[in-house]
Amino acid sequence: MFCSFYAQILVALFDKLRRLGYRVTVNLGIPFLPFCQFLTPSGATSKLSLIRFPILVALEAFPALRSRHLGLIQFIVITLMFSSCSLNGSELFGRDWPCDHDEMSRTTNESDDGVLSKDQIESPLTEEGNCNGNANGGIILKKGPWTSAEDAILIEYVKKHGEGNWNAVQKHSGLFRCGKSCRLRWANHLRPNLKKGAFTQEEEQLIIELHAKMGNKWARMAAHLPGRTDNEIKNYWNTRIKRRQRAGLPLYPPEVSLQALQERQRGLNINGMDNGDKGHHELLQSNSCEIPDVMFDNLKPNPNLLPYVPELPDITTSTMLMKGLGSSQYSSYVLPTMHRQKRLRDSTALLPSYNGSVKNEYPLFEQFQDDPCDKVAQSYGLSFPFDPDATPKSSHLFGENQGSHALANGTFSASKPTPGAVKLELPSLQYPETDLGSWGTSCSPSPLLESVDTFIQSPPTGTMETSCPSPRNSGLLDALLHEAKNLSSGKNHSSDKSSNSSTVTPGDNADSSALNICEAEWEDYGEQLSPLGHTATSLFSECTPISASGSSLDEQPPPDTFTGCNVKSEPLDQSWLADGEKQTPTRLDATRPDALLASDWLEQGSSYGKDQVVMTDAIATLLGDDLSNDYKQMAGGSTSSQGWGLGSCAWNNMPAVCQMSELP
DNA sequence: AAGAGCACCAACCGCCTCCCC
DNA sequence: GGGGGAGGCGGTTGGTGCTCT
Repeated sequence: MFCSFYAQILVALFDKLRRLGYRVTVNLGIPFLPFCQFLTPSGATSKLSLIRFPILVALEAFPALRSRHLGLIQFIVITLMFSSCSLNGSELFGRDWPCDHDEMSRTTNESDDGVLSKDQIESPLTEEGNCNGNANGGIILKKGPWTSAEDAILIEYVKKHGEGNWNAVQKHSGLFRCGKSCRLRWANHLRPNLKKGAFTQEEEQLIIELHAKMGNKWARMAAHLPGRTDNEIKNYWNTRIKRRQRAGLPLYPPEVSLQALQERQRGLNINGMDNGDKGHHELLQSNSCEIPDVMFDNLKPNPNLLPYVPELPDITTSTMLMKGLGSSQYSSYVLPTMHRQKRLRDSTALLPSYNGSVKNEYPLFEQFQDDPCDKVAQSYGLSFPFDPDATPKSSHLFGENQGSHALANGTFSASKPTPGAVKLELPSLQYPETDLGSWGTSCSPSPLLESVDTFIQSPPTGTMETSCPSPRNSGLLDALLHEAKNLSSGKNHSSDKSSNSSTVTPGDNADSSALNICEAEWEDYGEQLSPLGHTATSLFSECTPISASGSSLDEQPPPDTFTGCNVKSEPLDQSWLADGEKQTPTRLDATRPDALLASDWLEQGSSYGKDQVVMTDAIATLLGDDLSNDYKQMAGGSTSSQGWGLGSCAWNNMPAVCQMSELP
């Protein structure tokens, strides 16, 4: 599939080059190698033939191949822009050049980095342009993780222009990101008043209460949590849901449930408007959000889980559901928790998606399937007549799954919550608060962005581990274990008794952790952030190919150069190497694309024979299954008869990859 | 040691609302 | 009034690292 895509790109590119007088020799056996075969019109030494262009293209084609995201044209263009080639993009691509060259040069000089050269090359590029399509006249916008250099650009832009008008960021800053992506990045990670780190116990308690009142109104909840983002809260909640459901616990502590019910009742008494800013829609949310806490056993009140149900005799499960209370919010208690594996498994069917995943994973919430089912059904034009007796309906809708199916899948036992599966929360790896004000006043040396990134992705844990074993375990979630145990024991001993709710220890006010200490430490780290303090080295280090796993370089360990190149060392997948090559640190890593292009390998034809097998296997691996066989055949059969093998004279002309470090 | 499963997080996508013309 | 752009929001997905078996 991607071969044809490559072919189209190559044909277009080569056509351009030919028109410019370049001689291009194509070897379709290796899609990215043809770029290394350019000869200038003069036959030798135009600036284009000074290698950077082809070598970079070839080099960066590897990760592109691996990722199967082929923004090849663009990173060719960008590579040209940043490689001091006299042949600029306009010569190749005319007015369709994605960005003004002068402006790009200015951006490059200002930030002294290879933001675009690397970012665009390294990461997958969209084929469609911006977030929702190509709305920028053919400009291919980048997706994927943000780099620190991009962050710096965005911060600079916001400093100058303020928030808003996000679509202009790309136009004025050279950042190839859509406005939405910029806004999201700023809102969730870059704005100065963000509070990073684990939620405090108070915050967790507040989230629970807010969710009981608002439902999945993350943004509104975030408004009550200064420094927290809706995304953060949403992720937290979804995690919490999974954890509690896994533990067989209600979503809310009983007192929160009671409070929400009481508030809702008050709201109902006030013309259905409980708060000034809450209208009809809000009221529905308020209703719906309490439902998950109302846990029934076969649609009967479970006194263990819902001690307050008798207070709402008028709100039965069926009526609540059939009245469409919280059509969206309601279902979202279940939907977000549908696990990915289940999603995939069930994605092919309409209703079965609920039958399988929800039923199996969240048996305690099966009474709520009516609503999601309705939602889905409605969305597909289905409807169900009102049935005051929800049980038959539920059985009808899900009956084939409620019993045998769920058990048959063997993934969950509805009758047996698994408190043993409760796990304490892991430390959050969120990076510390970014404070614009602190950047300029930091007393500590500004770390390289690279190191900042490393820290961001993998913050130092030594201190954290000693003083804060579980930063996010702030008592609320600690109590899960106790709740689960209590609940489990309570069910074991008196599952059918109308026992009091005290057996379900709320626990949300239980013992706290050293979270606050941890937060202070995080903030200390935050003082070191200096997004504008990047250096050419740090930024260039981002201009290296990604690992075979496709992970961001930001997440790589500290730079470990080899042979003087600004190339980070990456975990070596020794499966790519022949046995004899393993555990030989002095050798180049043949699995790395840059190593494949390294001078010692490419300039010395004599070494080719010995390493041919290794090289061939490595490239075949890089090419993937689609091409590996073809490539192996080609490589194996062409070395002696053709000049396009890895040891060909064309490759001999290639410079060392290390020349990348000479990029401006 | 290796792989599967899982948790967590960042980011994307699609839909919606608001606002301007 | 309505069309379109910008931004907001909620749901979803992909990647990575950890844990368990």
